[in-house]
Amino acid sequence: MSIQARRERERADRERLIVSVARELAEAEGWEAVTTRRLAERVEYSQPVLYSHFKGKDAIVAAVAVEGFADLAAKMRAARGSTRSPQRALAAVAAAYIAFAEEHPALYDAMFNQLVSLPFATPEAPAALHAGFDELRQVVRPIAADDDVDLLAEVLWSGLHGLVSLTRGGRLPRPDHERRLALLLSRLSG
Amino acid sequence: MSIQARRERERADRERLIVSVARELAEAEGWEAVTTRRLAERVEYSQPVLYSHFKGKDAIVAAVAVEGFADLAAKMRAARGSTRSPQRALAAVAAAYIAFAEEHPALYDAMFNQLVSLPFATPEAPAALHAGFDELRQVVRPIAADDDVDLLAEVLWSGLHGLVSLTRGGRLPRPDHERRLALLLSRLSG
DNA sequence: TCCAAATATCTAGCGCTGCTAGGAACACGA
DNA sequence: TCGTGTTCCTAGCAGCGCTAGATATTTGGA
Repeated sequence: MSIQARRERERADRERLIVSVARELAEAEGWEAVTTRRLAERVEYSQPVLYSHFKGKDAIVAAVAVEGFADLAAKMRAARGSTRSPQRALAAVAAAYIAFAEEHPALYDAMFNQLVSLPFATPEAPAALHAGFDELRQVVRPIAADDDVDLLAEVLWSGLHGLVSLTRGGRLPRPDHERRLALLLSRLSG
Repeated sequence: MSIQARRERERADRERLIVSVARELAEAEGWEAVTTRRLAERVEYSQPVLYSHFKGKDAIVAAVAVEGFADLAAKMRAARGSTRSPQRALAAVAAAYIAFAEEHPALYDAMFNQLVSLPFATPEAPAALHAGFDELRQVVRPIAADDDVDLLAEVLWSGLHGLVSLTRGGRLPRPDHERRLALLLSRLSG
């Protein structure tokens, strides 16, 4: 009984190891450097072991992405709690979102670009995802007026993601990043 | 003299053929189906010929993307000219942008996801790119009030791109797409 | 204690990718 | 008609995600 428990524990440990090594490798050298061979080498197991834990490489990326959503949600939560002014809270959460994307580009990539197959706007979506969206919902509630809170949260999310995505792809010049963010927020606030 | 001209003409034709075949293949089966082998087979030349025209596969994708920017700019121009009301023009251009992304997902992908290396917010950027951004600039001018027109155009672009990007990745549920767009525009209009 | 069954893991390889070196085939000017 | 220079193709490299089949390793029963 206990012996099987140990093995399951070790298996779970190894699974976590795979995910964290994948994340480290991606954050250090980008996702194009994360190959199943390199990953296997770093966790000191052979390639097929990866496939006994995950259906494929995408599933590993997805696991890293879920970690990312949890981190992002935590960052936004802290930002929202840093002030009692609704306006400041909005600005703080938005800034936290942008900062997260800038500090963890590979993670952000996994969350929004690499991945297509994560369940999102459904009940089966990972908790971290709901938590993150909840932060946006809370922070826009004071400025929603007659508009639907969920909808406004989604629009804010779109605006933030658009800014991040276009800026990072070189579509928008970096320098005015903060002015753009301020303009977006002031307009969305009504 | 004329004989060399003919050869250059044929070479240019072949280059256009490569780009249009790449585009067709991508639009029909997605970019993951666009491999150098398949592409070479469809243009009825061997693989290395591609590399005598383009530095690599990315350069071919970039050429397709530039076509995409030209098409998008044309669509937005037509939309803007369809009405004299600034409000309606804004709505029409935004709708045209969204429609383009929905009707040409592979093209949009090349323009915003596949590609990293196209020069953008610089004078060397392809004309089609400047033209597209110009449409956005024109259409937000009436609603800019005291804010910088360029900045507001960039924010609108971010919002639209965010909506498209999140919706297509399954991050936002499809059904409310139009309500989200309407909310974004009404808030940005001030 | 020893052996068979089950489990865990590895070696080797498949078909694919983007890309390129080197040689064959061609059209050209003299 | 004959070198010459260009154009183009055949063949191959190293790497990718993924998997079948063989090999260790551990387990439980006689």
